[in-house]
Amino acid sequence: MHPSIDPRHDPPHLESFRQTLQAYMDTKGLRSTDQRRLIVETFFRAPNHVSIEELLAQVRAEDPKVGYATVYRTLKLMAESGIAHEREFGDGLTRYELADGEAHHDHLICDQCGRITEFEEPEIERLQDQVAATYGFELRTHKHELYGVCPLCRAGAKAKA
Amino acid sequence: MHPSIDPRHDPPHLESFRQTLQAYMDTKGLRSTDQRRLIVETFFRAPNHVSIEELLAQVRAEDPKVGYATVYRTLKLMAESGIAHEREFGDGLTRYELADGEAHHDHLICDQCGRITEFEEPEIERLQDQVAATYGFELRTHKHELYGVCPLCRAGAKAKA
DNA sequence: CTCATTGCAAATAATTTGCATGTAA
DNA sequence: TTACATGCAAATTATTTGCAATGAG
Repeated sequence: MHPSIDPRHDPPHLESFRQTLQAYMDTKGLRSTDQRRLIVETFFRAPNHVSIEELLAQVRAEDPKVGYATVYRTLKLMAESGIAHEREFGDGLTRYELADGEAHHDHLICDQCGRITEFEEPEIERLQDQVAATYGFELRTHKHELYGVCPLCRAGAKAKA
Repeated sequence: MHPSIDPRHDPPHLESFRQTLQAYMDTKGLRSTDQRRLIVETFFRAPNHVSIEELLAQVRAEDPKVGYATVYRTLKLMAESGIAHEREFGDGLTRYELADGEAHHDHLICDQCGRITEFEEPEIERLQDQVAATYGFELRTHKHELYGVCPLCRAGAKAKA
């Protein structure tokens, strides 16, 4: 792994995420429940880019009675509060990832195993701004995904050949 | 409009698209029907990035008996043959656009009116290749979408303010 | 004639919502 | 005590598919 290009930053400050979420819930008059706490903490521990089903499975390991809709609604809540982002890669599932603060990253997705890798390329971001400006667009968000075959799958394919 | 950045190329050579599609159908033993011809020609005349529903409406102006599934299947067929591409922007609808030959473009999408504008930026493509190489990915396709507010909607908003 | 195609309706798949019951504050 | 939250089941939405009837080659 090339260290200067690895997009991972400082480990996420979970405490500040908890606070942000709590603050959001306070202003909206929302309540802290066992289920919400369990779902949020499980999300914090889960691999990034979990789907609703995947997270539900992990949550049920702890409390089998939790329903799909509760996980669904709690993830939406985390997204609204800003501590998580909804992502949709090619497979028709909505996935969630922990917010990244200021830093923005995009994704490489393996067509074969589905592995998702994050990357950052400030120069691309700059060119995007330039393109938007050229067309008179006020740029709000963007989605940049690179699809292909990851190193592991390439190695696997080579082994078979 | 800045002419050197306008992504539009020569007008599409419909005849060559017709031939490519026909060749594909020949090799697969598929048949040419009234519906398919009507759908294909209507697609050629439709604005780019039509949804299935939109195209169906236009097709039914000519022949009201055509079914949704036939349009659906014909668009898939065009995509398989390589003369059209499936696209999925944020609104949950699959849209189709006429293939572009060698040239590749990406999209600016207006959050407000849904207008889709195409752009090309070779330097971004180059950087993408570089990112993929850095991570050892074999790059196959990509999706790059810029979301924001188009010039027309910005003007409208300003007028109201 | 034969097998692909069509249109309708039913099946999918992932979310999203309504509602009776439960529960935080 | 009063809304909000939960879990279940039903509704939605956009496809995708099965099938009997039709039609191209």
